[in-house]
Amino acid sequence: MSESFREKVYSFVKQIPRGKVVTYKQVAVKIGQPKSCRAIGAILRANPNAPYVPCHRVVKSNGEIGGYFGQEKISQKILLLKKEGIKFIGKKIDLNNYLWKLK
DNA sequence: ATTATGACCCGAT
DNA sequence: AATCGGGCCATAA
Repeated sequence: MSESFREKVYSFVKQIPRGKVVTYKQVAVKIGQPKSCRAIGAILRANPNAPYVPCHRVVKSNGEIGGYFGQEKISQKILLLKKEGIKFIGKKIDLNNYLWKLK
C-alpha cells in the first residue's frame, strides 16, 4: 500500500529545518507529483496540526508567503517566520537566502 | 459521475 | 513590476 497523498506531504514538511522554507512546488516535486503543487495547499489547509507540522515554512515560488488557514491567519504565519529570523521585503521574502536546498 | 473551489505555477502581455 | 489566462490536482458537495 502506498502512502496517501496527505501522508507524503506531512512527512516531508515535518523535515523542513527552522529558519528555512520550501515552495509548494518543491514539495510537489519531492513527493513525486510535480504537477500537484496546487493540491499541496489544499492538504495543508485541511489539518496541518499547526505546531507539529511546520506548514508556515511552505511558501509560494515567487517569494510571497501564500496563505494560512484560508485568508484569516496569515499574520500569524508571518509572525512565525519572522520569529525564525526570516526578513520580509514588503510582501515577499528572499528565496535565495531562505530556500531549503534539497540534496 | 460531474462541478466548483482554492495556502499554486508559469509563460505571455 | 503588475496582470491575465490556461493548466493541474485533491476535496467537498
